[in-house]
Amino acid sequence: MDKTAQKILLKRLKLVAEIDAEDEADILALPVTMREFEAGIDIVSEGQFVRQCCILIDGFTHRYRHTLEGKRQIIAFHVAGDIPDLHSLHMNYMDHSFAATAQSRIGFIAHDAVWDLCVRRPRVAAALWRETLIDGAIFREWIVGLGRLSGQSRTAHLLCELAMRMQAVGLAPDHVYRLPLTQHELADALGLTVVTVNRVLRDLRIAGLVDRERSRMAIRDWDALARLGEFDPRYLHFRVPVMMSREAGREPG
Amino acid sequence: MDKTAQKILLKRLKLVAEIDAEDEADILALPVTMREFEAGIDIVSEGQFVRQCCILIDGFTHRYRHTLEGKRQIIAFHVAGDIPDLHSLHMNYMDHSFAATAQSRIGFIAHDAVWDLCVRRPRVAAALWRETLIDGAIFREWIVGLGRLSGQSRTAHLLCELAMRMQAVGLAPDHVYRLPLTQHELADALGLTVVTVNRVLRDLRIAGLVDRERSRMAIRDWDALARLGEFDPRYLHFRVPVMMSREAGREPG
DNA sequence: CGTCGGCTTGAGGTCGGTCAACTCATGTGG
DNA sequence: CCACATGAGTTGACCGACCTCAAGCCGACG
Repeated sequence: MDKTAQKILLKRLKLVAEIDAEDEADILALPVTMREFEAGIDIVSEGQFVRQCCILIDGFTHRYRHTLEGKRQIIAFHVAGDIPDLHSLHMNYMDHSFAATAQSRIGFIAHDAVWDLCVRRPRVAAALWRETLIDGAIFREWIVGLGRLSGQSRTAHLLCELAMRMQAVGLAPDHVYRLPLTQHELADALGLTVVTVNRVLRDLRIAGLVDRERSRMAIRDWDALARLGEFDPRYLHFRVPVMMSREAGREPG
Repeated sequence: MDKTAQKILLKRLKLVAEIDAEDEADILALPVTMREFEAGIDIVSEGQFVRQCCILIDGFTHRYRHTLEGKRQIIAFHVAGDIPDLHSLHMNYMDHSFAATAQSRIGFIAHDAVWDLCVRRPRVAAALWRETLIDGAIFREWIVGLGRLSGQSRTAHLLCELAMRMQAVGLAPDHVYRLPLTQHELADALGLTVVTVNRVLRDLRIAGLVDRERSRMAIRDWDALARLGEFDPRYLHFRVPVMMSREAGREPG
C-alpha cells in the first residue's frame, strides 16, 4: 500500500515538533483515503459537520467565506503537507468552506483515527496542536495586514509568506514557485479588487521585485519584497530558521 | 488559599468541553500567581520568550502589533476567563504583545504545570486545545470583516461579539456591558481611524442600535445590530447555543 | 482654574472601488 | 482552419468610503 499521505504528514510534523520512532510508526499506520479534486470544487463546505480531517498531498487549496452581499474573503491558502481543517477535530461544525484552488490530491483521515493517535502519542497530539496554532499565527498576521498595511504591502507580504511556506516543503527553489491563483483569488485574499491587484502586481513587476507569468511566481528581489511587506517570518514559528535573503539559501561549495 | 483563578479557569473549560471530577481536582490544584496590571501596561511583549500562560481574572485586555509606520493593529480582545497567550505553551516566542486595556487581574500559570496537567488529563488538554481553536475562529471572523465588510458592519460585528462573549461569562445582562475602550482602541481593532469610529458610533446611536456612555455599552436593538454586522455566533463554537435576540434570554415567569 | 485625554465635527484629499472597454490565450465546433 | 465563445488580464475614467488635518468641546483631576 502506498504511504504517500502518511509520509507527507510525518515530514510535516517533524518540521514542527520532535517525533520519535514509535510516534513515526503510528503515524505511518494511519488509515488514509485519497481523493482528487478539480479546481474550484468545495472539499468541505460551510455549515457541514465533518468526521474527518484533510491533508493536502499536492495541489493548492484555500479556505473562504462569503458575506451577505456575496463578496468572498479568502481566509487561508494551503500547500502540500498542510492540514487545513485540523480544527474540525475539536469543532466539527465548519464555519467556513475549504476548496481546491487548483487540482489537488487530498488525503482524508477519520477523526476517530486522529483521536486515537493523540491519546496513544501525546507528542503527536502536541505536534498537531502546534500545527493549529501556527494556522492561528498566520491569521493574526493577515489581520495586521488587512487592518493596517497598504494594498502593496499586503500583496508583498502574502507573496513572501507563500514563498517561505512552499520553500519549507521544498516547493520554492530560488524563490520561484507555482502559484495557481487568478488575480481575482488574490484580490479576495488581500481584501482588494481584481483591478487593484492587477495594478499592484504590475508595479511590483516594474520595480523588479517579482516576475509572474501564468501560474509561475518568481521573487526577484527577496529583501526588497520582504521589506515592503514588513515580512518577519518568525510568526510562522518554524523550528529551524529558514534563511531567504539573496545571500543565503545556497548550498556551500 | 483563594482559588479564584482556578475556579474561573474551571468554569471556562466546562463551557467548552466535558470535564469530570478528577479533571476538576487537578485544575483546582494548579499553582497560580496573581498580579494586577494598570491600563495601558504590557503584560507580555512582542519578542519575549515566555514560560507561563496568563488567565484573565477580571478587567479587559487586548493583543496587538505595530507596523513599521507605527500604526497599531489590535488582534484580539479578552474578557474574564480567557487565556490570551495559551498558544505560548507550544510556541514560546511571542509574535505580538498582550496588554491591559483597563486595570486587570491576571493569573500566571507556569507552562510546566500546564504541560503536566495536559499529560495527566487528556480531557483538559483537549479543552485547552479547543480554546486555542476558538481563538483562531475569531481571527478568521475578523479577517472576513477587515477584508470585506464596511466600517459600520465591522463595528456592529465587534460589538455583538463582545456582548456575546461577555454574556457567556455572565458579564452582559440585557446586552449591557462594560467596554473600557477608547475610540482610538476601537479604531485600532477595526482597522479604522478614530474619526471614522466616532462617526460610526454616532450613526449607530442615532439609528437606535446602541447606546454608549463612558465605558458602558448597551445594545438597544440586538437583531438589527447583528444583521448589520452579519453576526452569526456559531463561529464562537459555544457548546450550548446562546440566544440573544430580543425575544429570548428572559427567564420564563 | 488650567491642563490633559478623549470625544466631536468640518473640510478637503486619497487610496482603492466601480464601471466599462479592450487585449490575449485557450478551447470548441463547424 | 477559421468563427466564435470564454475567462483571465489590462487599462482608463470616475466615484466614494475612509483618511488627514484641524479646531473646538467636555469632564476629570491636580
